Amino acid sequence: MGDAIDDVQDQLARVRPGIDTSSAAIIGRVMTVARMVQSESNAVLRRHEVTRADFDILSLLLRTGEPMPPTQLAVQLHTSGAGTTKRVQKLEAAGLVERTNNPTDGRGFLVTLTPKAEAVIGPALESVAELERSLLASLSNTDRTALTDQLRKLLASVTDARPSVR
Amino acid sequence: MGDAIDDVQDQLARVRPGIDTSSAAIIGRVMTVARMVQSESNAVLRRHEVTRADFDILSLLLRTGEPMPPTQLAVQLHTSGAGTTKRVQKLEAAGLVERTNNPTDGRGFLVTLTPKAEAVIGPALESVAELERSLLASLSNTDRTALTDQLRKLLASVTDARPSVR
DNA sequence: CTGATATCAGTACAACTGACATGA
DNA sequence: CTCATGTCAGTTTTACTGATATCA
Repeated sequence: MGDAIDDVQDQLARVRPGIDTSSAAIIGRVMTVARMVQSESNAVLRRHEVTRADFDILSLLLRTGEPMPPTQLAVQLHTSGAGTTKRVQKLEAAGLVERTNNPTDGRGFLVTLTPKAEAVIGPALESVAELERSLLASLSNTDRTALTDQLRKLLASVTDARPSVR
Repeated sequence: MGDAIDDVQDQLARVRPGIDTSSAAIIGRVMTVARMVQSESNAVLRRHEVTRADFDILSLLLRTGEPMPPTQLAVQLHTSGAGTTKRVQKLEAAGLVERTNNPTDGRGFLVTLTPKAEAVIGPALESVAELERSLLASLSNTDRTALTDQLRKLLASVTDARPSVR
C-alpha cells in the first residue's frame, strides 16, 4: 500500500536515477504531515479568533508561566526583533498582554499575560490539543511510543546537522 | 536525555495538568523538524536563486515529467488559482516555463518546462537532496527504515482524520 | 565606548477573496 | 444553461532590513 510520498519517490527515481530517495521518504512525510497539521490548527485558531502569531506568543507565555522580555520571545519563536515588536503591540492593543518594566534591565520590558489572555488562550490550547489527539487517533500506544522514540532521534540528527548554525 | 520538546511537555503538564501531552510529543517534534528543514532548504534555494514558490512548481513539473494545466498545479501545491497564475507568470517572464495550448481543453494551457528551467532546477533539486541526506546523517539504516514505517502510519492517520476534508 | 534592547519606517513578498471573461 | 478554467484587481498579512534612541 503506497501513499503520496511513495509516488513522489518513484517519480524522482525515474527522472533522476542516481538520487537518494530514502531521505525524501522521511522528510517528505514529515513536511506533508506538518503542512496538514498547520492548516488544520489554523482553522481551529480561527474559531477562537486568534492568529497563529498570537497563539505562539500567548501559549509560550502561558506554558512557561513567566513574563518574558521581547528579545527572549524573538529567540524562542524564531522571529526578528521588529516582527516581535509588532506582534506584541497588537496583543497589547487587544488587552491580552501588558508590558511591565524589567526590574533587572532598565532598557527593557517584560511581556506579561493579562487575565483576559488566559481566558482566551486556555480554551484555544485545549482545542489544539484535542485536534492533535484526533489526528493521531488511529495510532496504537505502541506506535506512539515507537514513533516518539524515532522522532527524538530525528530531531537530534537534524538539530546537530543544520549547516546554518555551524 | 531530554530535548526541547520534553521541556515543552513538562511545562504544559505543569500549567494544564489534565492535558494530553503524548500527542504533543509527536506533533511538536514533527513541527520543529519541519521548521528546521524548511529554513535550511530555503537557504539552499537562495543560493540557486530560486524561491520556494519557483522550486515547488518547477520540481513538480520535473519529477512528473509532464506538462500540466495551472489548475492541476494549484491542486497539487495547495495554493489558490489566482496565486498559481501569479507564480506561473513570474516563471514565464524568467523564461523557465512556457504556456502551450491544451489540446484537450480550448480554455486552458499546459505549463511546460523550458530547457533553461531544467538546467536550473536539476542542480537545485540535487542540492536539496544533498541537504536532506546531511540532515539525516546520524541515523542508521535500521533507524531510517523504522522511522519511515512509523511516518507512513502517521501520515495515514493524519490524512484520514483531517476534519476539514470530511 | 561598545554592545544589547526595543522600536519605527519603509519595503517586499506571498497569498487570499471576489469578480469576470471564456469555453466545455 | 451550468460548470470549470484561468486571470485580474484589490486587500491583507507577515516578516524583513536598516536606522535610531536608550541604557548596561
